[in-house]
Amino acid sequence: MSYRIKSRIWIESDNNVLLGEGRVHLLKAIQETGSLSKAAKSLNISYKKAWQLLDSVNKSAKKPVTINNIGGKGGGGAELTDYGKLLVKAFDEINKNCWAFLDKQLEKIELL
Amino acid sequence: MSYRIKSRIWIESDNNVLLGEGRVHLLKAIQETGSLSKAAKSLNISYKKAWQLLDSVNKSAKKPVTINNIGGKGGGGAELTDYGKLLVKAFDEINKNCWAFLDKQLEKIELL
DNA sequence: AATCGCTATATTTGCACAGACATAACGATT
DNA sequence: AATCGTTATGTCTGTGCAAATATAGCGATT
Repeated sequence: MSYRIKSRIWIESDNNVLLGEGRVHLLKAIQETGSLSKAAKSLNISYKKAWQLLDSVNKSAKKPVTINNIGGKGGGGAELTDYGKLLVKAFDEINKNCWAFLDKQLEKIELL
Repeated sequence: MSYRIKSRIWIESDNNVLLGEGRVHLLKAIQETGSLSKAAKSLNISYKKAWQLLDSVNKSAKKPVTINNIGGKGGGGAELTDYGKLLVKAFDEINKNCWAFLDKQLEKIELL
């Protein structure tokens, strides 16, 4: 029949969004490039948008997700904390599990 | 800790959205009021938006989801087909299951 | 102290999308 | 054939949000 169930999940903390797919993409890009500006370029989003997202992430999280260095050698940079890495990993895992779960639920529709 | 996982699911058919939360709300309102225009009013959305949504639903579905009567006694009206009612019920069920599933997954984050 | 590339933030500009508005078409009822 | 309350569409407007632009601040390195 070819119906498909799609989903989008996100984690909130006090009604603020902590993590969603876009934010996770950004965090991964920071991990790969070592800087927020390079991460923004690699995702084709403006630096400003990337900064706003990251700022929101760090303000919503219980512990810091990234460490941002201003100035200094190379001008600075950003990197994930251990907590940030764990959060990203957990989000990916939960997201995949959710997809698998919903695929199973499809049969309830296909036999209508 | 009080992180929460939220989700939004929708059903697609050939890359077209068939059902999401908003569309299901609209279908339920049609079922209750017997007309698209009354349903739109009860949801505080414009008639046009409601019509576009419903049109998209019926174009995406494999079988008709509503029967729309133009003209005639009372000017016409709209009502759900049996297939439409089943779809709405299945969507609600899957959505609830998804919430429950994600609540269970929360523990993976809480112990970080 | 001058440079560099980054983070941090305000201000302005543009555009997509939602909403308001207008109108046609329809068919049972009178 | 006139009326009525719908469904069915097109058009126009404006506004909120995203993107572009501009600029300040930072600190290691030279």
